[in-house]
Amino acid sequence: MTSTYDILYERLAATFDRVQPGAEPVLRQSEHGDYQANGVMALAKTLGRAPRDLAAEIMADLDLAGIASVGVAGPGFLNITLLASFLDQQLREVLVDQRLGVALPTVAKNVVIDYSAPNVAKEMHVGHLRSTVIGDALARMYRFAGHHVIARNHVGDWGTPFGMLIEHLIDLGEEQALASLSIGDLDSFYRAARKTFEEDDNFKERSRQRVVALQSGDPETRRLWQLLVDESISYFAEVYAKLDVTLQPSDVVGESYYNDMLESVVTDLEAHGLITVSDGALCVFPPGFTNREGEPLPLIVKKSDEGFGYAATDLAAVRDRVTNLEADELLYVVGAPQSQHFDMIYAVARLAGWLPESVRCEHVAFGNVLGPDRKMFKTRSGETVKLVGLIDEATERAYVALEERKSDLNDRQRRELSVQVARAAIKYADLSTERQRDYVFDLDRMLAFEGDTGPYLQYAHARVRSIFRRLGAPWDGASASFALENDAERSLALGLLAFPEAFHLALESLQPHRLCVYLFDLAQRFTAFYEACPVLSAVGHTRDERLALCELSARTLNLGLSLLGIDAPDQM
RNA sequence: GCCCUCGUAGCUCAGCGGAUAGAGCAUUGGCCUCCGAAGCCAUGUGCCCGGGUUCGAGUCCCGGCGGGGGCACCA
Repeated sequence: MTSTYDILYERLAATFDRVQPGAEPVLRQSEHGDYQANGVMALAKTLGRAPRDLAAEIMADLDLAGIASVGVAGPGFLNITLLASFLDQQLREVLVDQRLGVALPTVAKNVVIDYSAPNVAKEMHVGHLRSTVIGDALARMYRFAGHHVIARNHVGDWGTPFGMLIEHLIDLGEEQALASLSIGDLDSFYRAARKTFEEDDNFKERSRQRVVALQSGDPETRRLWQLLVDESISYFAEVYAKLDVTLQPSDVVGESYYNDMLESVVTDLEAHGLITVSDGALCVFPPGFTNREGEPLPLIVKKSDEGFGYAATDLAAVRDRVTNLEADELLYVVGAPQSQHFDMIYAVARLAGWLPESVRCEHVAFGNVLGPDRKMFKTRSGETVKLVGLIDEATERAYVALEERKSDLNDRQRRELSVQVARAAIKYADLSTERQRDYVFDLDRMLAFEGDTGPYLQYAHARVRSIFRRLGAPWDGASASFALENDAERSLALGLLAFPEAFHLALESLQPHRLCVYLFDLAQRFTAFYEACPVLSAVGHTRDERLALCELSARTLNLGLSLLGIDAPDQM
């Protein structure tokens, strides 16, 4: 089906286009009508005409027969009010549309989304939360939109720390080491290795040699390295399962994957004449970047010690993703502090011809998770906060909160539900504000069942579902029609029909919080409707109509939440 | 010093160049013999400052101020 917004937009665009090719109608939802088109004033300006005259001309040409009525207001706003018959028709179509009005794209794009990126042999901590949650929401949204998502979990699986980690593994003995890693105690493993490294010169020297052996491909060293990697990946999988994140072990394409491409990255850059040797390092100086002293800032591709830096790996990844994966879009869900680094990577990749203008490439930056003191979230002792601990605490609190409510649920159901509620709380809190902003991690607020929270939206959904439980028999809404005589019904209907545009807005701007804003607004429209319009006690076609509105509300909330990676349980 | 980012109600946040800037918490006051009160209704307060662009600026540009971050071999 074609969404309400798209139908209006097409009609308006056709008329605007006749007046001035390419003119933008600027169609928005409105308080003054159902929608308003603001493009007339701007167009009048460029044409040097009186806005109201132009508005009249556009209205005369505009074909909205059977769709809406239009009026001119103020300096030249076109206020659009949808006809009851049109709303009825649209709602009937959505009712039988699994996609709730969201059209599939004419061409499916290959979208590479780089997110999560924990480090091997290190605990996942709050620092990984945002990348993981935002990246996964975007992945779900792109998939639903009909694109082909290639998730890339760029784990830190290479570099000098692996010398000491492997030596520590040897010292502990493989079995002992793997046992400690498999229970998820990655941090103490890492810390112990680090401690020995700092205190024991002999160990330090062994570690150095081990790094050399690893880099030169020594089979035994590689085997031990692989053990660490595999253990870590299966641990990450547990965390992802806890968080209900769609990342799979097969999405792990760590830094080491690009090792064999690094030399050719350098030769490729050299061939383009981009490499400059500076202080013994091979650098590219993309225009427009300067350091503290105002001198050109290098992207160091190969260090003076002959080692490759992460810039080389990131460049190799760009080239690989565009050339081999045939990516149409590259998204990097990485914290805001790295923005200069990525700007430089993209600039160099464009200079080298690896990144055509046709490929959209964006650093999906996000702000920090802050503690109650408004500084980077740390434990009281100043350590990083483990992700599993955070989830467990949220789950426990959700359980307590659920216990306090009176409900028909038994203890086992409450246990399962508390997991879903905890995830909703954490994810929604992260997704519901503009990405770039920092936010304070506050479990009390996130877990609140009232206000703009994940649990509240779950509740709103569960409340709709309960209506159908009370109904007893299965409900067949196929014959429903929509008169929308009550204001609350009409407002809810407009909200439901606006799902496609809200979804696209969130997707195109890479801002999941816009979907959150929509869902919360929809939930409020629903509760207003629910207060004003009895459903089960209604009769005849009114009852069917209201049940159909309930059905659509539940499905829209469910779908919207699922796109954010949040469960919508039927009962709470 | 340069660059990026954020600054909206007491607090936490929406606001895609358009009309009277909106929500949620919190405050105060109402609403359950009625589909889940985890709800609803009512209640007061605000765009950091100064310029500019524009018919129109919370939104775009410039300059301040304040918070956060980045600025050559760690990723």
